[in-house]
Amino acid sequence: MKLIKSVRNENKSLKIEPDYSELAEDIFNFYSINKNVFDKTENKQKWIVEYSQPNTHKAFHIGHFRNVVTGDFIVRIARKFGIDVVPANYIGDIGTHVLKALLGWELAGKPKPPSIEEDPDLDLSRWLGEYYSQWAQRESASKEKFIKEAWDVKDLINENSNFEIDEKFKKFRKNKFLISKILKKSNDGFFESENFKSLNESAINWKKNLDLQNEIAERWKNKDSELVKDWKETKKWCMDAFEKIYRLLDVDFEKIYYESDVEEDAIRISNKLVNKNLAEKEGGSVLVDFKKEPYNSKKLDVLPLLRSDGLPLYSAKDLALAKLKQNQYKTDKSFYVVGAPQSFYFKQIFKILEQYEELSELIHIGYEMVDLPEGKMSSRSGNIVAFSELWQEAKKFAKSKSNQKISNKDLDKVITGALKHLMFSRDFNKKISFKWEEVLSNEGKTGSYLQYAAVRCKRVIEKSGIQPDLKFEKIKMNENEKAVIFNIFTIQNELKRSFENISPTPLLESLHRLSKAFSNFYHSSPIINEDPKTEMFRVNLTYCTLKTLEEALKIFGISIPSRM
RNA sequence: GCGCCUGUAGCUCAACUGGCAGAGCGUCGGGCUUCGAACCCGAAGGUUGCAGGUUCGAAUCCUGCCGGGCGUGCCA
Repeated sequence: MKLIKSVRNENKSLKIEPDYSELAEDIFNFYSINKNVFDKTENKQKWIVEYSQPNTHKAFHIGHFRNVVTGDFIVRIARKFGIDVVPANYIGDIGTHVLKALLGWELAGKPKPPSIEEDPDLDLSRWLGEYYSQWAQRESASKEKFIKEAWDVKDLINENSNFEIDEKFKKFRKNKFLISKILKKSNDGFFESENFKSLNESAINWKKNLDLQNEIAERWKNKDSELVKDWKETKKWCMDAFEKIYRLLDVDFEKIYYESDVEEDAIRISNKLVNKNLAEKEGGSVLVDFKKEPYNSKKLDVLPLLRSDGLPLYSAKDLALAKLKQNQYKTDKSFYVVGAPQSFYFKQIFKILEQYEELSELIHIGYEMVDLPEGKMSSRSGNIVAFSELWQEAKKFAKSKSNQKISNKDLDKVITGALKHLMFSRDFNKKISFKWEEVLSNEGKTGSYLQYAAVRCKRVIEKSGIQPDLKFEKIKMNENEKAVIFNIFTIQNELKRSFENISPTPLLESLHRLSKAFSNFYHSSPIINEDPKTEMFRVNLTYCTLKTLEEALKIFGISIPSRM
């Protein structure tokens, strides 16, 4: 097969002229035997990809959405290359945030959520997340008030002691330092005086909130039957809400892990690490000091595993989960799709795991955050865009732009295409600053553009009334036809790049180039044509474009509607 | 302080092992009696944060600065 027709020197650079007949024939043949555009390579590897990891009792927001589509992309592209992939989810169903949500919900009188009949678009994770947010705001407001006042009287507390704080210190560290000073002083009645009256009140107020939290934590520890019952019920609400979203997005998990499942193992493993001198006790807590043997890594600093009250932290649970996953699936590679800010944490975790287990290769896929224009999202402050809200707004918009005859199923495909495309439109290590204008846009480099090109392919083929036979007959091609052929041809290489770099960008960009080339061809060269030979060739070419777009978009979890 | 990420057109982003800096949006000008105008064509728009170095050749590699973001022991 010779794909290069000529090479010539033009303007100081090499001009390579491909043999487009050869290329076209190749591409036609490829589709005629009903294969994909892409070689399905043999691969005996087995991977596990952990992603999504939503917390129950909190709203599922656009940050979680970016995570889901990222993980789903890795799963799909790996499968394209013949890898056996286990998509796994890890649900944060316990922890302080859950207790905070339950507390907020209790204080509101344990309201029941509205029924589906009352509100068909109801997102229970968002509904319950409101109670989390209410409580968290109340608690943090009381804390902030206390800290602010503590700073106001800092110099009075200071007296003669050295209160020099490195100005480079992060604020929360300064705060901790200050609070510890205050606690020390408060023991000897130092704060009884008039100067500290207001501070005292704030402290009492804050303490009251902490007591409420401690109380519910105590009930949790003692497995208070009422609380456990409420927990199970509210957890189910959230899981149902997540399931609904996964169905909408067409993502499937082979395995769902729960944090509550690994809690006991986490404690056991932490103690085992202490016995092996891989971790140490400090009071009631257990921590790993990487500065010491056998790690000898000053940079990795310290990682706590158990809290001083003996409860396991996320770190200990991740250690337990890693072992569980390996026992169950014996994979070659294990991916963690978790936000980029956790990359330091995963370095620590992987370092520990290397020390005591024969595990698969561990890979952290970090993706950057989705921020709002006014700053970082925070479910604590309620400053978020919930996924359900995003979906509903996108739906309204898509409906207003669509053909009247569009089915609900097609409408969902258009929305999914638009939203997923937005998440893939930047590489993983780039932040997305969320803007409604960008969601509510269907022009230019959007998911709609790609879908539109494909829908148009479908329609023209239909209209022509011709069955593509994918037999290549030599024909003189115009520049626009050549461009389409070239772009279909190069997509295989872009797919490979996307896979090797685990990055959506190369493939997505190439799909835009193909769609652009097709639109150009479409406008310049009538497909339905009086010359039968030309018509057949163009219909075949259109068919190959459609198939290429269809197969490639599947990797992004985007499908083609029949009309839009 | 230390670590990670980041800086490319007015804005949002591309650029595979170093090889002619490209798209979309926005702006300006054109194109629907013809296969779906969610489209297409054309134009304007660049000292790739700064300064050095390596190289025939640097957005890309090295060094040093500057700006932005995040992380840095009991939240996940």
